[in-house]
Amino acid sequence: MNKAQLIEALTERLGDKKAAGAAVDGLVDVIVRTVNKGEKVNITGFGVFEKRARAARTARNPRTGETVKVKKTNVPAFRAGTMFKEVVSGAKKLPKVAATKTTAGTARTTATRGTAAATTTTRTRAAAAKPAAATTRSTTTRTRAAAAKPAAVAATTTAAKTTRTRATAAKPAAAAPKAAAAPKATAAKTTAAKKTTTAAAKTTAAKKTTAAKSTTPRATAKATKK
Amino acid sequence: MNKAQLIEALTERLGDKKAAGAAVDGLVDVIVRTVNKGEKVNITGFGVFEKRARAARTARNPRTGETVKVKKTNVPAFRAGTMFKEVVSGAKKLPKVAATKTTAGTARTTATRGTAAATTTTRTRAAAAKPAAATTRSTTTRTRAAAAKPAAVAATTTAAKTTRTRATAAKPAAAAPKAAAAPKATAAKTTAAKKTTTAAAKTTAAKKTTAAKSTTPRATAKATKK
DNA sequence: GAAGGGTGAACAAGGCCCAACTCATCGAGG
DNA sequence: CCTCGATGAGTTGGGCCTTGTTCACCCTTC
Repeated sequence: MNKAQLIEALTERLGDKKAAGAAVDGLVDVIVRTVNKGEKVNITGFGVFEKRARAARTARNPRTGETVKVKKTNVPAFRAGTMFKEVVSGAKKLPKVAATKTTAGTARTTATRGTAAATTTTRTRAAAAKPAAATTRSTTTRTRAAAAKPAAVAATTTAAKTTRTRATAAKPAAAAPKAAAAPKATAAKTTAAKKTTTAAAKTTAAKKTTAAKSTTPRATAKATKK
Repeated sequence: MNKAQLIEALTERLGDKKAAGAAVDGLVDVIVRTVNKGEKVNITGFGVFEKRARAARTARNPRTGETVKVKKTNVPAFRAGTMFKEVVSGAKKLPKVAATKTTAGTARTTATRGTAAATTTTRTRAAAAKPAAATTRSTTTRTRAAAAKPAAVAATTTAAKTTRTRATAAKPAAAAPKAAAAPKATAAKTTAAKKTTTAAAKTTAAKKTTAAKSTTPRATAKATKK
């Protein structure tokens, strides 16, 4: 489907061809501009456009075989949302027309993940506002963990500059994470630092309820493997 | 940026808020439907939405560590277009407003790759219409090559069913590709079968012009490596 | 209508995505 | 305004996908 065909298809919904063209161009322009600013564009049910930082690396010219240096750059990325993924995978069928108000069909969306949750009763809502200072995790590109350590080990996290460095890098260096995992394990690992200690109390309550139906009962089992 | 904010931003371009909302919803719906049908949505300068087949594999539950079987599924994917990538990488700045007619700015698009090409003079345009029969390459998901062989070896391409099987599977089986590469090499590899022999003449002309400024002067050098 | 730019394809190798699952927060729709 | 539902984060390991480069063709734009 070309852009022309897309506009044509959109014309059937809006009724105006010129408006459809302007809409497509305008929407693309807005998204490009917003992503370029580094801000994410979150369209519920569709997906998220974001700018992703890519670290410098050494690729190779497939024609000659010689290695070439690629300096760090930014690339646009898109992650599909839940509904989009469900539709494409065939798990969910999209409503018939959805022309004007998307009537019906939107109700039963809990087919996949939610199922029998119902844990909303005890939402204590403690530690509400985002700690701001605690979220040292650079917002660039999903640099996993390796940042919210118990402050003492924070100095050793030099590996954070490589873009999405997993916790594995810092794990062997410092013994702190494993020690913290001992008392409660599961969700208490590195996240305890961010959750402001209250995590322990909540996790216990949550685990009690979820244990009845959860499909992954033993979380701490393989944790001792190291 | 939320969907509401996106609609608001789009409203500034279209002038009508209700139309903006309908445009976003409609566009999303059209894209989702089209991708779901297996057809690609190609928006020039922005990117391509497509359905990508994912083969069955054995993943593992990150929490417990136990392996789980994942059966084949389809996922939506998006590849950013040239302009989008250039803008985000910082190579190109987007025009000031682009509100109504995208006046000015669109002219100088040759900043990145084209530079001093001007090779359009000798476009011989031989072997015009797509061979149709030759493009047996299943349209599912980038099943690279492994299909347009010289017909004789075509029977051996049973590996094509595994989704994106590279030509490497068929290469050791038949000696044909390497033999064809002898006279000119470079672009003559496996593509020679599709290009209908005229490729040799064209490549020489093109190489002469590009050699002056091309960053990869010696193309045939490592080709003899095998 | 004409011309030029963008996209697809091929190849290699390393990087990043993905899976199941839970909880908390925010967006969205009624 | 409120409640329901989606998104994000966090985890480990396997493997698909991305990146760079050149050429040809189609589509887009003037």
